[in-house]
Amino acid sequence: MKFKNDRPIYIQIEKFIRENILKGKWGSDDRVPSIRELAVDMEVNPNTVMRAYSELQDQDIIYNKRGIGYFINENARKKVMQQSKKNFLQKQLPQVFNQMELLNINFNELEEYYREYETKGEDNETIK
Amino acid sequence: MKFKNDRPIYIQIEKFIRENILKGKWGSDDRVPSIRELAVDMEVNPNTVMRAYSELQDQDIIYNKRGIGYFINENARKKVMQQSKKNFLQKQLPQVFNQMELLNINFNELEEYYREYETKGEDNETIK
Amino acid sequence: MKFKNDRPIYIQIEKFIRENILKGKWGSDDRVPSIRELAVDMEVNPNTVMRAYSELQDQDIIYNKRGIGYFINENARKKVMQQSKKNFLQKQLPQVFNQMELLNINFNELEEYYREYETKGEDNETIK
Amino acid sequence: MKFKNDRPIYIQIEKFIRENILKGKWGSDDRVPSIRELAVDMEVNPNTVMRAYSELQDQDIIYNKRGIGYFINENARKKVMQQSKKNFLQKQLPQVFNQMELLNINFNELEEYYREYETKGEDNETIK
DNA sequence: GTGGTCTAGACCACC
DNA sequence: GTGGTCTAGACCACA
Repeated sequence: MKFKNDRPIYIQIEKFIRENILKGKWGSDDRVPSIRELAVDMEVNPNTVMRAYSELQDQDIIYNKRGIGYFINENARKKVMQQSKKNFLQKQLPQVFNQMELLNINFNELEEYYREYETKGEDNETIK
Repeated sequence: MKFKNDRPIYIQIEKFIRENILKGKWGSDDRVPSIRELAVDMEVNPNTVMRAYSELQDQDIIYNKRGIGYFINENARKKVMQQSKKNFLQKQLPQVFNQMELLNINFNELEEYYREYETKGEDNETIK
Repeated sequence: MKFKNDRPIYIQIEKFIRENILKGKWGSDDRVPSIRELAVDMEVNPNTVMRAYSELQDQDIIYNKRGIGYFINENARKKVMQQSKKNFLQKQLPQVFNQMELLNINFNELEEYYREYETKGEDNETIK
Repeated sequence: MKFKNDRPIYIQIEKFIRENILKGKWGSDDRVPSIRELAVDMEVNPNTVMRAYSELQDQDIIYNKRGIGYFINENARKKVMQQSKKNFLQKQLPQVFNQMELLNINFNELEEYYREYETKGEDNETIK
């Protein structure tokens, strides 16, 4: 896995897990990859994966069965959805709209960009 | 001034300067606050303001007259505008659109949020 | 059975056995549940129950008849009583008294809490 | 500093900080020792201190000023007091009373133990 | 000077 | 096999 340099790796791993939950790849009580496994897979140190998992556990997204592994919590999807949506509406969007004001971009232009993005993305969607 | 903890303070100061240029508060050859002044104002270490100014100077946004102060460069607004727009289109927007996919938010909803933001913001605009 | 996550499961199983001996539920030469039985009952791995039993056997609290099962040792109750009392007086109590100091709780308050606990517990006792 | 073997060192460091707050050694906005400093002092790895501080920060007991250090949060004492008291009343005490039942220890005996502890501790108190 | 992230690797407890 | 803790040490960003 390729990581970006602007944010800590463990945050990006967290995000990776969250996105897989959102996408429905892992459901309630499904087991997530073991720390070592994921560490090898992503070519990072187990400690780094561990840190990501710990944070997710603190937020009740995943839970641990001693000696067995980590599992998706019952309400994980709902919770992640709420968190993400809240962040999107209260942080991300206002910033974007504010930036639009500063850059004199109106909503019609935004729509153009959206349509452009939409068509570019189509290939991927059908593959999935 | 209150800074967020997730990004370096000097970056947030840079952003503050950039936004004031975009808003037209400071035009060509206008003097920006002195390092000391701004440091006191924002309750940060002068070194931190210094760093922000240095970066802006490196990008030809502001220039320095020794012993006098820092001033807005001639093409500053144009330059900031370009940089911001590029960042907006290539970084910010794609992330937002991507997040919309994950959260199952379509463009109509986005428009609703925009209208909401628009009306809420009106008060501020008249004050300015 | 629900286990707490802060201590090993096998320790909690040990404690469960010890408490039943103290309560008089199991007397000398009584048979304790088989490893399999208890494992199913508590939804844990048989190895884990095994470990608890081994420890108890090492301490001469229970003994094993091969192919038949585990049984309470003759002096088990006396022994458990001694161990528990020692632990209570030398570990648990000093910690509590120390904590009382930090929290500015005096002995009178402690008595109140005790009376409260006493009355609350009455219901259970009659049921048993 | 001497650590016990039954609990993780970082937990014991956390407890150390908490107790110093309770004792009034550090008040609001006081600076706590730097990570490196405390690490040397306690003869542990900086990472271990770091972990303790991170947890305390997550619980809003301490906060961080970038590049400067960690400081006691405004309501830290109140918060720590509440947490400790809650833990004492809801976890520690019930266990003790329960154990007293099992061991056939009545409240009068408890008082004896308390008086004993009280007199033993007097020396230390006058020294402090 | 401060904290933050990460690696490599060890050792342990638990299941 | 699993996770959890800890060390030693490096490197970086920040004030």
